Amino acid sequence: MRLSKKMRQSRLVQSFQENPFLTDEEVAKQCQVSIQTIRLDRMELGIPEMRERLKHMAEKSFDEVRSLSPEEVIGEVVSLELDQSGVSVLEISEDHVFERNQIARGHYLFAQANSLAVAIVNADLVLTRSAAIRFVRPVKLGEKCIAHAKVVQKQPSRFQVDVETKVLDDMVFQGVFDVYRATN
Amino acid sequence: MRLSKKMRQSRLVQSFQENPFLTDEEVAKQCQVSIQTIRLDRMELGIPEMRERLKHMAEKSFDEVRSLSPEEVIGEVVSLELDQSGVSVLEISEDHVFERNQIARGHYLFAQANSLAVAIVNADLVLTRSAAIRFVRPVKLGEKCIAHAKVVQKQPSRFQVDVETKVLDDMVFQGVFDVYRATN
DNA sequence: ACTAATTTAGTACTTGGTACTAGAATGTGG
DNA sequence: CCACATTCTAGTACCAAGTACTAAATTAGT
Repeated sequence: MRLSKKMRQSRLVQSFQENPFLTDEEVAKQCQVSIQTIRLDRMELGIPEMRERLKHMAEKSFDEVRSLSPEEVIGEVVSLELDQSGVSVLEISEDHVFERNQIARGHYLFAQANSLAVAIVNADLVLTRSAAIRFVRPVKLGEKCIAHAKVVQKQPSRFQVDVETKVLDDMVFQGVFDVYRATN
Repeated sequence: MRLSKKMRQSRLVQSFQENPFLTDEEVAKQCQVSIQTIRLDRMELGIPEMRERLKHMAEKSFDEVRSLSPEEVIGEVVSLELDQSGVSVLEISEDHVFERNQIARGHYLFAQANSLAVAIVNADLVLTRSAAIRFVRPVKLGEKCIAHAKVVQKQPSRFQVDVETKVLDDMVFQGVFDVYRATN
């Protein structure tokens, strides 16, 4: 036996958790068992098939986008008007701060802004070419960062996206992103 | 004719925009045309099939901020001469890339560089004030990014740190960080 | 009326599955 | 060691929602 059933199943749960895009075939290969075994496992564990998982996620994010009223949304949600503007909210948790002083590491604010700048552009493969950013003031544990992004220049495959992140009415981060639609 | 082609197509674009979960069959029924017509329309308009649409949405929401939690240290610092220079290595793993195309998300490269720029400065509390960065070329899954940082300007409480990240001899990222020693 | 554009029909094939049956391999208890 | 149970594998038929392609029918425009 390669791995006990229980072992495999708990590994499986985790795998799907951290990458819901996996097909049974891929997991089967990873676990060195047949595809049927994986399917039996999914049945037992009540894990739906990949397409259902994705559909579920899509639904979730879709609903969220629909019902976005900035003050009630907590977490990592984004509202998007493709090629125009978007909003994302990030609440600073333990994971985001320097232990020593409870101040958010800059790259989390950057990540929020960068993700948003990329998400806003309506194309398959969008990458950041360059950015100029400013951390206006430190952000502390527990603060809720609301990033507003706006496309300010649109060329066939290049976009300039400005992002401003605020905590309440306090500007904390400012960035100008030059993103492009890549051909891959 | 029920509706002109153009009419139908623009209606179609809107339909899919406001409900990406629609199948061709459903839309065909709505428009009173055959399923093939809808498919031709999708081809012409470059609208992907339903499953792809959902996958795409799932990816966007998934990519969002999950990215932000796991690692305490981004990249491994392999050498450090305080207030002078440092090197850190980051190997791009599954966790760092867009599922779709295996290209690293920009904010990981940024995080590596930012962490290094902050680590290099010999003080208790160091924060980034601003940065100008350039993603020179996309980085793919499995590539090992080596970031070299150098302090190029030193004032009592302000430092300018230049970071260059390479894969082998290939420059992939460049950044100028303005960091400061905070009093807190 | 004739040609071009548009629409429909139909076939073969693909992905990532479900549902089900049956046999093989491996354990485990007596 | 045998018997039975658990676990795993294999294989078939089928489905949804497509792609890719060919060909015919319909409609529009002039």
